[in-house]
Amino acid sequence: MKLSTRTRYGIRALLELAENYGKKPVQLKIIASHQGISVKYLEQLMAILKSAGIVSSVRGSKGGYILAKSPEQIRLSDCFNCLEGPVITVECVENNEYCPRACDCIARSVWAEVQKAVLTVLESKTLQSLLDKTKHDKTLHYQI
Amino acid sequence: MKLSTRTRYGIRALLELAENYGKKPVQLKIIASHQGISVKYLEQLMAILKSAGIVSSVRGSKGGYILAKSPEQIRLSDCFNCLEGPVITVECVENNEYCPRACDCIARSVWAEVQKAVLTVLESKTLQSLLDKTKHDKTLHYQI
DNA sequence: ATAATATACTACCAATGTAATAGGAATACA
DNA sequence: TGTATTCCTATTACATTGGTAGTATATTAT
Repeated sequence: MKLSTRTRYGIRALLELAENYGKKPVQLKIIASHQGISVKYLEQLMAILKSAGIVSSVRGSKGGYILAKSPEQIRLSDCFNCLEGPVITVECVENNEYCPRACDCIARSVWAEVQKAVLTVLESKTLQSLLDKTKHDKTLHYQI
Repeated sequence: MKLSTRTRYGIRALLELAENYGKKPVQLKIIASHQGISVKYLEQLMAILKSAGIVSSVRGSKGGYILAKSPEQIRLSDCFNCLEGPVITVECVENNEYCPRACDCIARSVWAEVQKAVLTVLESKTLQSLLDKTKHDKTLHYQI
């Protein structure tokens, strides 16, 4: 259970867009240089985020990407969901194979509980709340 | 973030062994027939669990598998860890690429929080506590 | 108009992981 | 000795990941 680069790069790209929310579109070459990955690969990630309605794009010269909603409105769970896929799918429900001890249901209840724990964390955070945390941490750091 | 069959089958096999703890070894053909998967594939899962010290085996005729410890001593986090692998690894720490806004650290703190939430659920459960839950649920069901 | 810039779209590729299947060797019991 | 069972090692098919590459299309600047 390990995060794909899609999710890690994607979230970090979104944080950069969040920092520039309300300003001019941010170009992928900027983000790509900050993160040390290729523009081409970022394009694919942004295509995913765009079709999910999280970002929108401006084509042509001076174009780039912007958040489609304000950073307060974008929950991490939404980003995670479209980049990494749905949080843990338990398919053991579908197949009605014989299980004499109902161990299926018990195991399934555990996975459901894990899934909920993950979603609770991700749903409690927005891009804005992460930015605020950054600022707060920086302030703390300067004080020390 | 979806569970592999390794983990799902493995946990269910372990629950069967837990039910038979203190009795005779359980043969893979029994478990395999209950779960509708091949003995050969189960062998591989059990090899993983054996090298992790969770089960032990009895070779030859009338042999089979037993838990290496009592069901109270086997936490789900241990089983998950060796079947599915470590819960979420965040590698963004290793590469010290330039990140002007420290977004790495913020993103990383989220993944760390998610990881802890998952581990908290899995560490709180043992094979025995799952069995107890089964029994309790069955009782409830019979009462209704 | 034309050149430059940027996203959009499509295809392709190598490496890895998943979910098995298969064959035979070793061991224990009867 | 024969049978049952785990043990060990390959092999396979398939999907996913993490990219690279080329071209088309839209927008701005000159």
